[in-house]
Amino acid sequence: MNQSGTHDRLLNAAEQLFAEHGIGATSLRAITSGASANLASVHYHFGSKEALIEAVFARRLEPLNRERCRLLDAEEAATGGAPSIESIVNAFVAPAMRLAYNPAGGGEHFMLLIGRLYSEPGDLAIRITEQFGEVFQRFTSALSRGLPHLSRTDLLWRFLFMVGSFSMPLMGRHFIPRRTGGLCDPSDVENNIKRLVAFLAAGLRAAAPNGVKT
Amino acid sequence: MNQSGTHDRLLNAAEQLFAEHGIGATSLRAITSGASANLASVHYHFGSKEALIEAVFARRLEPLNRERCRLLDAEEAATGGAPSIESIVNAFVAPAMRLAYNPAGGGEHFMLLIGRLYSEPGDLAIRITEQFGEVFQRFTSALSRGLPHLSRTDLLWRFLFMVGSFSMPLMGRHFIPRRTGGLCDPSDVENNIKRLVAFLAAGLRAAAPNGVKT
DNA sequence: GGTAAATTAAAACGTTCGTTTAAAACATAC
DNA sequence: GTATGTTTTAAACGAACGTTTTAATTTACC
Repeated sequence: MNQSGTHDRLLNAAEQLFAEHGIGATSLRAITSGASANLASVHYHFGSKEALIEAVFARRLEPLNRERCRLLDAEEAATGGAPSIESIVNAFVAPAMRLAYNPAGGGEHFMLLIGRLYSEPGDLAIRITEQFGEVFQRFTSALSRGLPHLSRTDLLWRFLFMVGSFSMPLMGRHFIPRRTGGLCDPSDVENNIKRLVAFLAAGLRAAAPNGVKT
Repeated sequence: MNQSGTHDRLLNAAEQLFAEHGIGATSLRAITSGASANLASVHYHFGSKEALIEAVFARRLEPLNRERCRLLDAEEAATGGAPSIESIVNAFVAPAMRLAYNPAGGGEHFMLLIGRLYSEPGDLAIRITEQFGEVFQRFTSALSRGLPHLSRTDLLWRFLFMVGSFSMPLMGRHFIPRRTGGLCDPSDVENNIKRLVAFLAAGLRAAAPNGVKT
């Protein structure tokens, strides 16, 4: 269940507070207070604050990456193994964008949190991002099949550029509308997916950069 | 000068430690220890930890954004006010990339820090990013002159995608080589600038996305 | 209904944090 | 060389933190 049980209430409160105030700046007292639970309940259910943090990420990342692979599978099956660049980009981008702005999926706070991941001390980021290993592998392979004019290095860089590019619609929920005078609406999910796919597909397809030896 | 005087040693130590361990996770004791200074020196020279943080950012951001505007000025002067998309992108991207990997400029730790900015509690991020106001204005204007087929909303989104896209080469110094089996080298600055410019210029120039009303 | 396990509750522990205070050391000008 | 203003030092403050312990309470099962 999602809203009964101290275990899940702790995850929900932690996710929200981590997103709002940062992981390090969120105390267990704030979490347990937000979850209407006792201070010691975190250690009873998770063992430590660190383990709670990992649980918060795992709860969202596993379904997200599964959905990405499912969409890629479907596209590959439908096209005999050669999906369009647009389809590949869409399979990578759309699940994250939809999770970020679908309250039912519970990810409205989570995506703000992803960006904070790299800012945390210790090896947390490294441990978490290892969950992306399969996704990284699958999508770079699919892209390289569709972009044979790129060296492996150029392709990997473009994949990294892609990953970075939609950190903005995911993380900028609060400052983007303000900075753009309300013209850009991060919650306009389906349109923003189309914008991203058009932008990224063109960038990925561009000729290899001149004068760059790989 | 840059390596004498407690004031600057504190800035240097803080910049490095913030980048390595995160802002919130870095104590004043670690900073003063790293700067071979007394604990109270932070409050003597800056007044508070918060003021020290702002000083760390201001020291690098002001020259960086000045250099961006200078390059854009030069391009506009050389082309009678209509620089190529590539030139505009280069003026935006290159100063940051060079700062990030030029030890002489002192920014080798700083760029790792930029990404952490958004992860900090309070309104620090908002106050700092307001320093980008002029840059934002100047570059979106220049781009819109070169991309008349885009609505203002589409153009702003693509600018935001661009900003996000090179967070990777800037922030991923540690995990990118590992994740790419050493193929991608973030310190290969000039080549990576070319890669980014080729990728971004193509993405910016792409046809407006289908079926998106603005 | 009573028993055993699972969960919640309250209180305290030791540590570390940012900040403050007041004295010592240093520099500079007359 | 003494006086004045600046910088550094050492020590302590209260507050907040993650964690642990022990007891009370609830839940599930026979």
